[in-house]
Amino acid sequence: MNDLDLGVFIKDHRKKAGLTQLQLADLAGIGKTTVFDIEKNKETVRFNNLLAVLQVLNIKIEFKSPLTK
Amino acid sequence: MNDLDLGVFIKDHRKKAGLTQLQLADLAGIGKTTVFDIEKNKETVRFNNLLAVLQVLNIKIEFKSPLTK
DNA sequence: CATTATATACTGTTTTAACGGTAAAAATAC
DNA sequence: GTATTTTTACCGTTAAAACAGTATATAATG
Repeated sequence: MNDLDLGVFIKDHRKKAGLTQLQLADLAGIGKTTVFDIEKNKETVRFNNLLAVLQVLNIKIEFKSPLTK
Repeated sequence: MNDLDLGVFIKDHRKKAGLTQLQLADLAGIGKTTVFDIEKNKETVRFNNLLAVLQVLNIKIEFKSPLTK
């Protein structure tokens, strides 16, 4: 993927939004454990749950290939 | 997310790589059903499985927020 | 056309992520 | 310092993704 630490990235944005893990979980409609897992870079989480968290935090996801670049 | 149709995007890249769904599945180390699901935009797939497919197809994933922009 | 390859669809089983509950550790507030 | 909040960690249960197998539909090839 990237060299970006997605878990830390998300945690930072959650903090800046003034949210606790539980609040973020509720807003995203998922469990607190899943938020915790995501911030710990557990990659076996479901994609839709990750997307829900990103949406709450206003983080966009982009896909780039050498072709489209 | 985006207006990008990720399933079609992945399918296109698979075709350009000259791979069948089964070949892509084997290369990514996942089942053919999951590749099929991903190309059908089933968002409940596991993030790691999606990443495995993207890696085989040389597609990078990026996360952007209004802050980091 | 027929034949082959590929994609799509469905099914039953197995694996495991998701979840809430709880508890302990760490951070923050008083 | 203590009290409170938040985070981290573990656990048992439940729901569902992953998977291989199979079957059918579609596409490509001779």
